[in-house]
Amino acid sequence: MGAPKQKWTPEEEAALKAGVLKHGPGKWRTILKDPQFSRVLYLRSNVDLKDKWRNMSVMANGWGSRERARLALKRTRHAPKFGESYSTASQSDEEMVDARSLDASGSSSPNDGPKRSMMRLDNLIMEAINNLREPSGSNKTNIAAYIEDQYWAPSNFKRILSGKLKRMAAAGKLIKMKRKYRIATTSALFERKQNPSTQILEGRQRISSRYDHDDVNYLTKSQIDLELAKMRSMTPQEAAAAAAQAVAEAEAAMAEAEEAVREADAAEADAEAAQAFADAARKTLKGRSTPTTVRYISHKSQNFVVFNTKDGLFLRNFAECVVKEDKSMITSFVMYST
DNA sequence: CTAGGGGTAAAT
DNA sequence: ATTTACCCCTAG
Repeated sequence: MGAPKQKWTPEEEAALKAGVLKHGPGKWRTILKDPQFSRVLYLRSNVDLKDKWRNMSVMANGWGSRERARLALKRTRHAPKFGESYSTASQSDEEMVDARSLDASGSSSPNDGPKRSMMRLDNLIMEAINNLREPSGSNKTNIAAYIEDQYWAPSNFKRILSGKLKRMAAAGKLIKMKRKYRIATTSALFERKQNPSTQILEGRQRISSRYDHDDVNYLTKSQIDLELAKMRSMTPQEAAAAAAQAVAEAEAAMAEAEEAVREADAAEADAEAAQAFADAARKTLKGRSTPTTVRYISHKSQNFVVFNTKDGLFLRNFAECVVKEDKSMITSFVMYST
């Protein structure tokens, strides 16, 4: 029965994401008619968009409504024990919220989950802000409400959330303005598959959680040296071009819809963003003896800053004004546009 | 038109 | 054999 099955391309997914970011979920027809997206999505129907969004949401947040229903029907298998947490064959990634919270018996000892749950919280916060879709950002109460509604709420959740929000804002992952948080458009890349055996290096080698858009990507020492050598031998234009290329590839690969964000309301957010960035950058660059180069590049109307430090390459998406505000730490300033 | 239920080819 | 992810159907 004739459905050839046409898989969604990353471009289409990105367009859909951007469309939802722009018009909100549920406005499938609107998104489809938007000339900005219709060029990519002209093969798809509004229903296709809706279905695809459902699928992507399921992936993003663990269970969509559909999975919930299925799960309810499925849980006759292998006699679930009393208060057992079903760890479905879910791949070990984050997504899954630590189970066994509302255990009727145990209670009283809220032993904090180790690092793992903190990493997950990052993603949950991002998801919350994303799905709440409040144009000017979401405040802590709403974020907490979302997470509590979708998942479970540990007793000390509010406190943890507060700390985490603060940290993420300081790191530039979130932009805080007037008690509201927005997702910063920052990308850190140059990812590389790293050989586990090469990880045994100095003592202070930190491996960041994963490739999940974290601010910093730690590379092994040899890889850093290699990249630095490469950067040094390049002309500034070449280096910037290489960085821009990396940005483009990563963007496509991750299908991140980051373009739409800034169109919303730039001015005030940028000022806030500048502050967060400056703080983070100052912290990052403090006390480095090795020469640090910072390059500013522009790629497809988006602006990026590349830090080249002994700890690796930092790539951050940022508004032009930021760099102008804080020139002090820039040793090499290159404008490049593609 | 959208949300959600459901079917099923393709992937694992 | 089970899971995933497109596609279709239809009530509201």
